[in-house]
Amino acid sequence: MAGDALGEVGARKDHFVVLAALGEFGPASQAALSGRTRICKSDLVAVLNDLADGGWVRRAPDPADKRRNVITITDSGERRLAELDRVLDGVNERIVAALGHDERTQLFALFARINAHFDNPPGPA
Amino acid sequence: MAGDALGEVGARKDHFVVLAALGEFGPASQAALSGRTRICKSDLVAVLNDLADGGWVRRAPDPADKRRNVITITDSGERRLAELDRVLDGVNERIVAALGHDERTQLFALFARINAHFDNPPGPA
DNA sequence: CAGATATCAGGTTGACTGACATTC
DNA sequence: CGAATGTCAGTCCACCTGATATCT
Repeated sequence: MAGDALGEVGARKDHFVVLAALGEFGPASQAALSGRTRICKSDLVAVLNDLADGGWVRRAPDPADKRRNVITITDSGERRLAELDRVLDGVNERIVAALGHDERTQLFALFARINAHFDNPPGPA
Repeated sequence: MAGDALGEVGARKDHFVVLAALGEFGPASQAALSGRTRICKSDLVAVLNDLADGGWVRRAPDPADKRRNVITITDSGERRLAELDRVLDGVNERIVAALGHDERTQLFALFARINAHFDNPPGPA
């Protein structure tokens, strides 16, 4: 569903995830990005190839550590991120279309509770 | 997530779907099963091979129409279905573990509203 | 004949694993 | 040396498509 909508503008889920991580936390090595996004480093290579081809990120060797690349979001990438954000907002709107404002608030609050329970380990074991 | 839990007992998502459809609606041809489960007929062949190998369904030629097979769930299949049901209940429990009884009821009610809005076409277009 | 049925072969995507050369 | 980094190759599942032989 969300994947389809992103596909219509030539993007994939991981493109959004990576751009969002770069927008929020700033430049990073591929290994750091892999940790932040939970995209495995092998797949990240292909995603960054796509994003670099589109001009949405810059991949530069790290002068301080020749093993690393430094990935930076470009201005064009910021605009792309905003575009994908709009697309996903549209999908979200279609999903919760049946619900009123208060119900949407309820739903997201329940999701937040569930999510926190997974991020935190109060006892999912 | 649910797929992982089923995988641990050697099952796949479609195994459960097919067994559940047979348990609820009774024996059916493969074409009918394909319609009920929304599993395309090509994939259904492989799924039924698995289920027949496990002794969970019986595949018998339909005497009334030689093109058809009649798929029937076996006693062993009923037990397998109950097992997979327990596995999925466990997954569900882990997901909503953060929520109390009333909140779970709320959540499922909201899901039902959203779902009905997609089954019905009051205006998803 | 047209249409339905079951089967087989293939193709695509997303998520993962392992091997590898380079650098620290 | 061991460890980390980025790259490449290949596996597996879910989902989909098309071709084909058989039968109504």
